[in-house]
Amino acid sequence: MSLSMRDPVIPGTSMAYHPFLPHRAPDFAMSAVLGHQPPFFPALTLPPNGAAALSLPGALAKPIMDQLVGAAETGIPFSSLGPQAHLRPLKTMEPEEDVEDDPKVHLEAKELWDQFHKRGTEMVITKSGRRMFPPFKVRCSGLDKKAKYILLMDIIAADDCRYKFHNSRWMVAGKADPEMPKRMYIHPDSPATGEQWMSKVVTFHKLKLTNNISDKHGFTLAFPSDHATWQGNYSFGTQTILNSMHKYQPRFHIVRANDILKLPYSTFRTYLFPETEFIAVTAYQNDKITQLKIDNNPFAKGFRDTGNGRREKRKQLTLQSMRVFDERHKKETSDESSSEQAAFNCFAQASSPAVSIVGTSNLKDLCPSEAESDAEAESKEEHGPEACDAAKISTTTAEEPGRDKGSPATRAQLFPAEPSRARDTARLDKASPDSRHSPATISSSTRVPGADERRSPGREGPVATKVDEARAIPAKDAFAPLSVQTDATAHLAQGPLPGLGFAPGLAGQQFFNGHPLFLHPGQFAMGGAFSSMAAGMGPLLATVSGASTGVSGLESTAMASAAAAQGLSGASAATLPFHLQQHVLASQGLAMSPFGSLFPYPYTYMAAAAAASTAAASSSVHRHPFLNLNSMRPRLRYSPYSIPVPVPDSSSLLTTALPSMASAAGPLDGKAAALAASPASVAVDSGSELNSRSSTLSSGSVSLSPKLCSEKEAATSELQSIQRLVSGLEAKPDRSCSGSP
DNA sequence: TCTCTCACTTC
DNA sequence: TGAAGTGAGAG
Repeated sequence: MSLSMRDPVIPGTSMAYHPFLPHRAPDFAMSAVLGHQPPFFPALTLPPNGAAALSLPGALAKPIMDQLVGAAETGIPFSSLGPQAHLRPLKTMEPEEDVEDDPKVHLEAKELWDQFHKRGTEMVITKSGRRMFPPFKVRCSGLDKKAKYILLMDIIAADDCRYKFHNSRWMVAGKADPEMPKRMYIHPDSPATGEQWMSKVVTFHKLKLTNNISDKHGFTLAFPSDHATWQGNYSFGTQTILNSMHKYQPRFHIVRANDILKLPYSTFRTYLFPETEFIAVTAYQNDKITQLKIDNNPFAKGFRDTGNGRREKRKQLTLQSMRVFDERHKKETSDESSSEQAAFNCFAQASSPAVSIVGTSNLKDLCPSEAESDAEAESKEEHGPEACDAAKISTTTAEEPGRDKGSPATRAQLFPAEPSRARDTARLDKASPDSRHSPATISSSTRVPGADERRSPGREGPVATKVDEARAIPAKDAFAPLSVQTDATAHLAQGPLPGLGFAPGLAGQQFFNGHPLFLHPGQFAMGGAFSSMAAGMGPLLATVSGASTGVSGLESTAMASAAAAQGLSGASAATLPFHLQQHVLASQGLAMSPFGSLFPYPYTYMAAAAAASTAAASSSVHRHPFLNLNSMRPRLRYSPYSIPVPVPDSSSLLTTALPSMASAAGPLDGKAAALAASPASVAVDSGSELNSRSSTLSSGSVSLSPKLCSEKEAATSELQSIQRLVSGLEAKPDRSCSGSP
């Protein structure tokens, strides 16, 4: 059976597709209703003893199996593993309960997402990884309280285009670049019971976005093309690799499964929230997004206009300097109106230390002393236009209104129904979130055996509008059947390696019975839930990447690129001693679920994980004037990182058992959250002023005229001093020069 | 465009 | 106290 993501999702219906297959987001209006709907075809179920499978090469498998089985059979803490971790044989896994559920998902911080969506949908990605902003958080309901679920998130290409920010708006700039290796992020608390999930806001704020194709924060599992379920390859990790200037769509998945190992064979319920679509960038293109983040992200507080951060100070210095220049300019213009050349005038303006200006009513305001208080400076800034040329210089502010138009338009193509709900319904979202968010719900199950999946020829992944095609095309990343590689020794000696345990029972299970398993070395970091899988498949994982984990053993060469990694996985893969693997896992900040995962209780080695803290407790919204251009919306308060929610006992369990894990949970964030509103303040778009001012600089104008030189030597000296105080302002005098002859 | 460093922030 | 998350700005 073949289903296409492009098929419209009709309320009351659902679609089935393989969540791990490369494909793009559907390009249809997201009008699907929330909730679970029977998939078009039932989830693929495994024979009792797992007939599907993967197998390890005999020589390699034996030692691994012996170790794992041994650990599993003992049933006691595997001391060599270091932390008190228990391994639970797969054979003890209880079949998934046949429970009834009707999952519904509500996107949290929707107001913020709506604003984000309206302002340009840019999301920064960096080599080292950047958190998503706004944070992706959801609240689930309708789950069976006792059944266990695994919650995941991934990000897929929204279309097959590359974008560019031109004329204050995003425009298609060609065909998309080759798709990056796809990764699935498993919520650290998985698997957990429905009750536990519903008791808190499920947050994915620890997921990072990167453009580093050789990122090590994950591992990839490659399956033979004829594998019944896992066609193509997919990786898991804490960082998702994206292409800059490309549009993406986050997806949220709910899988009812009591063990990560069952994930590949379970039914996925997928939810899409159109407003979370974004364009990955390495640097902000649209300052509206920048401002939105500055105003809402605690970590960017230093850049708020109301703060005492560098931004504020720098802006003040800049303004002061600019004012001085303006004065100079005016003065010089007046003095030289008779005979000096424009270039000289310019220089004179810039260099003249004399502040006194003739005929300038706002001169006083324009020439604040350096000792001027911040308050004063701010006050003056508020009067930007009269204080200086800010208004006329700044193009950013003037264009703000227009910018809004671009983004919505773009969105409309994919989600025509979206535009209408953003603003006016903002406040209502909390009241009746589910109905209003109307995320597309897609129930999926693993693909049936034999289904031929192919990828788009043009790119690794499928084309946006044609999921079927995408799936039909052979994966660019071909895997050679194989195997697990072992290089373990080296890694072992070099330090903590991700904890990978083999689920003891796994030996006889599906993963090891027949099909080759390909792994990408070096990519390893998983969420707790995933640790379970890692535990079960760890040994099969090619290698543990060391970079981020401090493991030097891994050769970067083997992981230079995803492709390389795949190709070399066999050679570089290493089998790690179980205990070391776990250490690695822990060191990478992976949380292990206390709920039914392989590790029933706190894993004390989670150094990195423990370090991770919950997101900021609270965040106040500072509305910048230009952000309110359309605003019919009342001032809203956002708490992107923390949403106050009742904290059920179950959440405390999380907290107690696994601090690091708990940190990722919404409830915890909520506890700390204090929706404090920051006082409204007048924001000044100083940045735009500076930018515009510097845009027309002419280096040549700096040359000093012999004639003027003698007269303004002192002035020049002083000016230079000022300039030195204002970083990046050196060229601006020139600009004023050329700009106003 | 991208990468890196910086000062600043939260926790 | 320090790790980690920020945008700005230089290159």
